[in-house]
Amino acid sequence: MTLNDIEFPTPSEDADCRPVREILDRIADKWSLYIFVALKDGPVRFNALRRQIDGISQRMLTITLRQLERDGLISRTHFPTIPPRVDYELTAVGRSLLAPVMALVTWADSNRHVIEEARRQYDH
Amino acid sequence: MTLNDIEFPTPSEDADCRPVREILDRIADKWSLYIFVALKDGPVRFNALRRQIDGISQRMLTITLRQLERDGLISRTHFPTIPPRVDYELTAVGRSLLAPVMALVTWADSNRHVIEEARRQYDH
DNA sequence: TAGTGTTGGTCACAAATTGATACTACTCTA
DNA sequence: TAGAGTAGTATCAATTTGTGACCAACACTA
Repeated sequence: MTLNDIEFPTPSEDADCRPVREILDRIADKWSLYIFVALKDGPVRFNALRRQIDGISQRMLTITLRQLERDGLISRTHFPTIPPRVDYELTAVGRSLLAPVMALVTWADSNRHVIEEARRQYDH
Repeated sequence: MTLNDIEFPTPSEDADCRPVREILDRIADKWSLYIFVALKDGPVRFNALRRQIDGISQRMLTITLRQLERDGLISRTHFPTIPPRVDYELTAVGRSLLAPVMALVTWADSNRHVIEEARRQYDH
């Protein structure tokens, strides 16, 4: 059996894929993946996330966190202290997404040299 | 052991993550995922891809295909016929990415009802 | 006691990315 | 001979994202 013969589970092909697209578009946007990785070990505060995710703006962090909260993937806990404290944490559903997400991250990590070499060849 | 205790392989934490970010940004952009899914069963022609991936513009399809080709994830075969024919196909490296990608798609498919319900609750 | 820093945001505007439309040159079909 | 299909590119509009200012309420420092 070669690589070509591997069959992947096809998620109910007939089901209209609009909702699946909507979900994938949320996960596979510019920042969601990194928020997931940043939250994998437990709750993290807003500004800690901002420091951890290099290059994200406060605006996009707020927007992306709100969307993930709306999807029920993360939870937001507000402590009314001074200065305020807001913790973000993966929900049970969010944690179940962690396995595929980390698989992607791990793939990227183990294949970066191959990809860098391919780019050099292409640009040459 | 609760869900919180599950440990995910942490891809060499010390390695600088810029190259990994570059790769993830390519995979997790607006269209790459869908191109991967569209190519999972074998070579597909340019316009067939365009018809299969709902909403993609010719411009973005061209651009995204070129980037994936540059990364060595897909190959481009041009048949100098009239009318021209161009086949796109996953490379061996590209196929190795299919497993994590399909895991993500499958997750999205099996969790869409949960997410839709979460959205209703949030918007309420 | 005035200045600086921290918290988690929001707002308006600028910059970057993506989309829409038109165009190419050629062939096949009705 | 008009219309559609092939795989694109070029130009401009629309959408998305980034930038910097601002907020209030307090702690710490000089």
